[in-house]
Amino acid sequence: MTDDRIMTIREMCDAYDVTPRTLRFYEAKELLFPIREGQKRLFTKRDRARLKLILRGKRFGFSLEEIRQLLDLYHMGDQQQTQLARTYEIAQQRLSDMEAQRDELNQAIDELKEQMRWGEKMLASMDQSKRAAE
Amino acid sequence: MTDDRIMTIREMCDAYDVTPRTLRFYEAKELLFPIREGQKRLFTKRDRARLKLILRGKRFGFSLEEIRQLLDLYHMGDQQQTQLARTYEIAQQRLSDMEAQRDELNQAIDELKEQMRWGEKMLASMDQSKRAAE
DNA sequence: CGTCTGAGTTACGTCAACGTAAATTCCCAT
DNA sequence: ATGGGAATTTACGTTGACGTAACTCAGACG
Repeated sequence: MTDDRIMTIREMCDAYDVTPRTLRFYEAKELLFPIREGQKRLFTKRDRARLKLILRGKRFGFSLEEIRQLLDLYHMGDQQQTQLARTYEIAQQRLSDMEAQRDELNQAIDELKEQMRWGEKMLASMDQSKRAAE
Repeated sequence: MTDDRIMTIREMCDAYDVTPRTLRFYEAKELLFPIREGQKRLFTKRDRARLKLILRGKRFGFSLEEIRQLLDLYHMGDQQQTQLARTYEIAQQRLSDMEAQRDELNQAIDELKEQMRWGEKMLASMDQSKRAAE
């Protein structure tokens, strides 16, 4: 399977459009755990899966620390149930935050649309005046 | 009307749960324009309206600069139509950004919910094992 | 009149998420 | 052996959105 190929840092950068600095930074922050073959880093399928989630998380405005927590939930195997329950709580909290944000966002979108219709009419009437003046 | 009352910086801070530093910072960034009576700042209904929008914008992850642009659209009265059209464009761009973000957010919420159901089942089975062990 | 409080100005500090530059180090082909 | 091209480490720089400390100044109050 070409699926669990191992990738160099360059390949990763090209594939996910990030810089080497970013990948090393994520490793330092314990978001990724590439294999260290001598000096070089080698990224596995696991790292690629995590990176995808990191990048998506970022698009939602999560901090790297928050993302790390969620990643722990995703990849929790046979940990203590206490920790798992805690992290589960965190995820629930985040979920309701996200839903609240989505609702507010929807409302704001509607309001902004209203405002823009207002702008449209203004532009139209100004165009009229302009034609009349010529 | 108690609506267009004028408020001191302290009253504003209490009412909107921000620090004086924040309000002065927003003034410096031209997001607010309190009246300067001698030394003191006095905040009008207009400032309060703007502040509400600023705070909401922040919850969506807009930068203060982006918020300033939107505020300009909201409070645009009789400006040149060129500027207005430009700002209108910006607002449209932002709108589609927001909608894309909302869609992605919805998708992530669904996926996270899935993942959490997974976590629920794990917790349940672990609870079973625990009972059996006692 | 002294002082205490609240507001203001100035300017340096902070935190996140990297960017960027400098100085190795490693491998490979000439 | 040697020069070239990656990758690495170290460490200082950057941007946004304020925090925080130091000092000043204007009223209010006993």
